[in-house]
Amino acid sequence: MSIRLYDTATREVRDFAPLEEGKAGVYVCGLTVQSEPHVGHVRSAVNFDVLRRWLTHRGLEVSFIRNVTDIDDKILTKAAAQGRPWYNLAYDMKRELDAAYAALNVLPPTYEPAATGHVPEMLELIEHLIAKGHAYAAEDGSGDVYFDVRSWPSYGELTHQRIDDMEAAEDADPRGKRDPRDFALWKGWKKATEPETAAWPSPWGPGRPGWHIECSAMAGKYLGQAFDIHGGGVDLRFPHHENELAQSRAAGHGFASYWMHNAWITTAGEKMSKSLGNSLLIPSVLERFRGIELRYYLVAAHYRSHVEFSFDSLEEAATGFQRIEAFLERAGAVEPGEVPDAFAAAMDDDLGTPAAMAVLFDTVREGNKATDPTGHAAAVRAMLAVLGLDPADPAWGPTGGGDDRMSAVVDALVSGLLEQRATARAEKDFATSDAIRDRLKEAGVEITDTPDGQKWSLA
RNA sequence: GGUGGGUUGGCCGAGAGGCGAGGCAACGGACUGCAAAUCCGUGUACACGGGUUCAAAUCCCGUACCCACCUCCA
Repeated sequence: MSIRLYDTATREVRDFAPLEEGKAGVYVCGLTVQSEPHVGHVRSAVNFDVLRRWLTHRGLEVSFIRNVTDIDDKILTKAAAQGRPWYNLAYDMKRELDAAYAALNVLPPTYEPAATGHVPEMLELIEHLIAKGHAYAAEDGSGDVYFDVRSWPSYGELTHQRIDDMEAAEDADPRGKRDPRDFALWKGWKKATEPETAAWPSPWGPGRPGWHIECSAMAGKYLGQAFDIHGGGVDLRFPHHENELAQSRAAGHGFASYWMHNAWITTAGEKMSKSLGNSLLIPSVLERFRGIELRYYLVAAHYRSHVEFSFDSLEEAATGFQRIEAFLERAGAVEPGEVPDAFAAAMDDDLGTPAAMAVLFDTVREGNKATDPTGHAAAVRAMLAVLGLDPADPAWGPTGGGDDRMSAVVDALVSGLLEQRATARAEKDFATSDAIRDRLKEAGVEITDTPDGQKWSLA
């Protein structure tokens, strides 16, 4: 009956025991807002949205924090290349991201802190680390501050690596680092190349935060020094999460009890960040598929499984989902009921959405057989709701592909033709009957004959 | 060099010692004037080679190939 989750740190599925009974604190690394969101970015958000909804369904009061990194090297570089202020690029991309989340019914987090809004908290943490002997200001006058990995013996514990086995960072010249693996907590302002707006005052001179420190500072601020779950994409395990863990623990914080990482979604066997064109950007995908179909596609695979994206599989998934929708339409308006035990058991087992989906489809089949499908429909809606896939959720916007006035007009026009067709059929004049059906089909209206008479829908 | 993951039927995608997850597609049947939808039925898949076991896709050893991370990354 308890929820079990795979923890990257211990490499095993274990019972989820919250620090505080009945509550769960979850911190998920959001995005660096430097470019338009693609399918891969959104997978992470959807996966953790499902986690959040399931924890909530299980009666936990979830505090869900997802940050936004709105200042970093890439943002500065790209903005400069585009000839616009970095904060304008970051803000624009942030709005694109919000739109993508909304289109996929990703619930807004409890709070979404941005790095630039938490510089004081970061400075405080950095000073604390210096005071404890785990960080130092570079001696080359750059204004950088580094975390001293050699001062923290358990460095590498999250990803089970030993410092001496790691390749040294090649990116940066050693600058003022004591060890090449030391990472930046604070980056001194480079007057020559960086705008003044990208620098904040600090005890070491103007500069900006290093990447990792923001999460330690913000998680601490909103969830406390120790919290339950920290999530993100697999690529973040190292260095990002390893460094967060090191600096937080070195500062004396308990930090996260569980670490969860979602797997990649690739195209043509390649990581999306190296991506090919922009066909996988969310707005572009949404021109071909509805948000609910894309979400279904993402939820149907286990979050820790690598997914090879293709429009063919998305198409296939959409067809499968439409089967569920068609069942609900036939069943009529039903309030969500209880989730079947088998479904709950699947979800409890490290968010086993594939097995949960199997239960969902089994219920649909049973419902299609039943003379009164109400109970099955109620269960189906409950399962869909917890996966964020309930078609009746107002978050998906108006359904039916048009406003009410328009559909009333179409209905009036179509019913006239349907009456003619009914007459033809009654007289066994199937040539006329089929001609009417074909003509409507060309116009995009699909006719089906049911025991209750003819029904029409937009194709 | 270090660390982790993968290879399952035509396709997608679960499972982690015994009983064929589920979806898509295909084929046959029921229903239908014909369709659509729906239901019923049809598949001896687990990279390769050894081994352990009464029993292996699942455990062990070895091999091949693929992927990710090692300080920009969801």
